[in-house]
Amino acid sequence: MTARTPTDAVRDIPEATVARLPVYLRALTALADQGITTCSSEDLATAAGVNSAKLRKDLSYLGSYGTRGVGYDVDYLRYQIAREIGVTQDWPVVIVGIGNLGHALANFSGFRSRGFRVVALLDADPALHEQQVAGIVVRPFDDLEQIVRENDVAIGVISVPAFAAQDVADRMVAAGISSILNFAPTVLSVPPGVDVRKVDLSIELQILAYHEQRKAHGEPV
Amino acid sequence: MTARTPTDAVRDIPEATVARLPVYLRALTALADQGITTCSSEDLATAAGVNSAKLRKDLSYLGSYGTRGVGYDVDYLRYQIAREIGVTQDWPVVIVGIGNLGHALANFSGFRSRGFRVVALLDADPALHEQQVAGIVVRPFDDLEQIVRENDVAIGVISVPAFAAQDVADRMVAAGISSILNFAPTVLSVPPGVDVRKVDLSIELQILAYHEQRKAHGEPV
DNA sequence: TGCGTTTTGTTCTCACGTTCACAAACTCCT
DNA sequence: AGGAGTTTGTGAACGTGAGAACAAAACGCA
Repeated sequence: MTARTPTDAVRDIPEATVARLPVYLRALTALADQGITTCSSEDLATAAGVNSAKLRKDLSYLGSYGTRGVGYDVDYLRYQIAREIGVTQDWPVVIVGIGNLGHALANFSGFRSRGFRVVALLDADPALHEQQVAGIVVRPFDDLEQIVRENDVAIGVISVPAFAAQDVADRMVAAGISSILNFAPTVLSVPPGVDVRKVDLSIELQILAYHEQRKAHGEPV
Repeated sequence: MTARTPTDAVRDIPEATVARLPVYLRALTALADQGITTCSSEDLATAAGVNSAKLRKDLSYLGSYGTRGVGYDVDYLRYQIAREIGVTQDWPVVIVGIGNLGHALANFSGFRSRGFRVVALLDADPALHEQQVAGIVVRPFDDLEQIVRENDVAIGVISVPAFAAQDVADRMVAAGISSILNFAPTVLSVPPGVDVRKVDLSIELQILAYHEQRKAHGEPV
């Protein structure tokens, strides 16, 4: 991931910072909703649940958008972060696998409000086709290629059972999708250049269980 | 309870390792299902999607459960990891907020099979009470304290809208819950000693969007 | 038994991430 | 205008994590 144009100084933002930018974005939106127009790094850090030094360092990777002695303009900073993340326009998204979880995802209002637009719901089960979920008609999985082509879809969401996930991922990649959010509890293998992020409920619970066990077993509070 | 015996030298396992142990556990289960009884660190690392040096280092924090020149006994290692995580018995879990996502969580079979048992579904909306979801009757949120007490619940799942999440968390903590898995898109503040992990769909998508934008903008593949 | 092969467990080094601490830069007040 | 008070942006120190590399330990075979 090197070799850029000389003019485009491509600050490469650390991955840990990238993962926090959406949190800052949401915190800024919350502040704006409260009518707050200016905030200090301390205020924003509190709202985002991080420490203020980290926040300032994170923001410094984007540029110098604050004013010393004053703080940050909420709307301006919000726009700058949104631009950096790339959510100033909507990204088209397809969801494959309309089971319980797929239903929930399709109905999730946060997509629309945060820069994403569900352009299609796909499922291999013919019993679901023509049904409406969240106001969108479920279509056959085989329509994937066409939908990706017509809507220029780059991001796919997988909410199928584990055994089917790799096949779906392969088809997505072949169709031109290059970012995948995977809810299936399995390791996906994809070619280089394709990003996969996974969300795994039982892993999160197991991590909690580990710490819980330690609490119970270790010192008595 | 008791302090640890001097021999039990309280290995504190790095957080990064803890987060991977469940992945290894699942990979081992997959291998066992294929009838494989022994595997090398290379095999397991491939199945888990990590590099073998990292895997061996992770396992070394637990103890020395492999055999040089041979590899790991799948069942034995699986048991050791399960024991370390604390999922050799079931953890009782309550889910609060039975909307679309709560439905999906209640029906998620991975809970049961990975060391967790949903003991109650709670919702503040009376319209849902007495309804069955995934074979469990939805009960009023006010039953929380009683349920936690009677079932010795330590882990709670929050799948309510963002505006209600902090209240639910406060009530959970007051009831004695000390680990929370939060699906609401908001920062929870909890007293020290309480663990919170969050799962946030739009944040994951925004991280993908950031990288996607870079791909499109940077080199032409 | 002893040698060669395999594979683990661990050490060492480097990269990444977090936090501290402070100079620079801005506002406000006299 | 100048000094006091704020708050940002960043350099430097520290801690954690990742990967390469290798010694130690097991096995198999002559």
